Amino acid sequence: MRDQDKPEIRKLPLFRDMSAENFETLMQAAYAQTFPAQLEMIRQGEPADFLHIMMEGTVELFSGWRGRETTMAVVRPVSTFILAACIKDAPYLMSARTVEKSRIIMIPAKDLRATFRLDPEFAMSTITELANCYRSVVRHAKGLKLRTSRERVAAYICRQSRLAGSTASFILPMEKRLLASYLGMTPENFSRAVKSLQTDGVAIDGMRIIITDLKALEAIAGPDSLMDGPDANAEFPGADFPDVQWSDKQRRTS
Amino acid sequence: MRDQDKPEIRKLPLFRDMSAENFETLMQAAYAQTFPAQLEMIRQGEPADFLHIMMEGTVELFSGWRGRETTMAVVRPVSTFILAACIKDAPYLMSARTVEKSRIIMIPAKDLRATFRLDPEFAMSTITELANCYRSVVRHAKGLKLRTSRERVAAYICRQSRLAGSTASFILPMEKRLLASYLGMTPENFSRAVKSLQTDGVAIDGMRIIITDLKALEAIAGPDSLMDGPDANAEFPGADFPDVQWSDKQRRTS
DNA sequence: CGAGCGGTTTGATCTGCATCAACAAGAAGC
DNA sequence: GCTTCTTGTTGATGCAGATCAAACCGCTCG
Repeated sequence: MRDQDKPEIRKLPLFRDMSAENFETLMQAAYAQTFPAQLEMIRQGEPADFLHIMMEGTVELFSGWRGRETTMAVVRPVSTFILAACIKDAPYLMSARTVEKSRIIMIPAKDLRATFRLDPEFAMSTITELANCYRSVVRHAKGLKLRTSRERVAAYICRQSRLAGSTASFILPMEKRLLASYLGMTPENFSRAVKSLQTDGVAIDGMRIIITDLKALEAIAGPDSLMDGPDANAEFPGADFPDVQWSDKQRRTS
Repeated sequence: MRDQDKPEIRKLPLFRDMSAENFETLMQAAYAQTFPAQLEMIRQGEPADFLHIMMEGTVELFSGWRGRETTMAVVRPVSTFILAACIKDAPYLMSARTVEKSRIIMIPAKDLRATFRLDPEFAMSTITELANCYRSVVRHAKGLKLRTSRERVAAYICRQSRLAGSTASFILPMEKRLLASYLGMTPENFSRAVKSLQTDGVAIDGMRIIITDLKALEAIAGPDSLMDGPDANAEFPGADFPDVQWSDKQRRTS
């Protein structure tokens, strides 16, 4: 584990507030590992022994069942993953594989669990982190149940543009097939969805998305802070979408 | 708030381990409320001011967007809901309405947040609770992405039968239209799915489900501890499903 | 440089599920 | 009691999105 890693990790909300001493102890137990691309480093169902911290590279979290599989998330530096499984000392619900060569720091789950018993600040950070994770999955599930695939693509483009600083143009952060699977559709359908959005303010050139008419796109996407985040909070005041109220006759969906 | 409520609440994993003193303080701040049926008590997007504890009745958690809506969960006594929003001091991601007349105890989110700063045991319980919630939604999302609606119905029946003590027959715990929406399909489609399962070991009589051939049903449902729970843990050893390995050619799904 | 290969796109077709409509069966209200 | 409303079921039809197939990239690698 490199010296410059520590300050990076220390900046994460999860580790920011704990005591310097406990942080050091945790880092003592940790070690770094570099994985080549396309390596399945975590297999769902196995016991969760380590909290993983992405330092460099890209990792896909996915799940399989009966020969089908779907990507649940794509993780980028610097962030942690599979916190919940470590806490519960339970089997991983998702598998993980590297998309590209990745450097990852692993903290033994045992030390993790010992530490938030010792350090109340770390316990607090863990609570906040888990609440964020939970809300993030709820949003994802809402999107799957309430939006059509075209709407999900439109909403994704709105969201990414916003994350990139509300720019009209940005580069897709991952392969389209991963994105398609994450959004709950086939690559073919994703491709068609993007193409069909060209009449609604989206242009595409390879991996670059250009929003030509934000109003038109938002009319499709119906961006909603309760599905597309981010959470309104003290840290990012005003970084929120409007919570539109709809009064038309409600009907149950999908 | 009734006297006999306290011991009931105290039994919940979330409140079980905190100090008696802090528990009392928290209960001082709480108050009970009774809602009639079909009352929308929480509207998504509003600030989360109270942790809710179901004492009697049934509550549906649902989400709406653009006039569509879908049920995310159905809550029964004795349990808590919308913990994450309270912690984050963020808007509710879901609405809640009573399905029947319900008695609910409400704890101010402010007191809640103050308490797990005071009580390390309560912080630990909160961590565990949130990890459970998170894993539960991940399971739900996996089911939506990996299974067809017929498979979801089959898996639901397996799961309920297991929860009822692995009995061959049980009563559906909620209206079929709620169940359908929770499982991500229309009532019509749910009805047809159940009917189509009659050739695979399921009989239905009104609200009663009878499993006539468990093996056949499981062949459809493919029950999997990573989707259908419960978590393997020290409390319920061996209460787990087999984690079947599939080696056929994997393909990306929906 | 050309061959091979995985990712992407496009087209044709199929199908699972939603939608629409009609009706039956309870449950609630007058 | 009868009416009215809600839920559940069944049938007919339509459509979103999956599947299958082929062509077209933009790679890497010999």
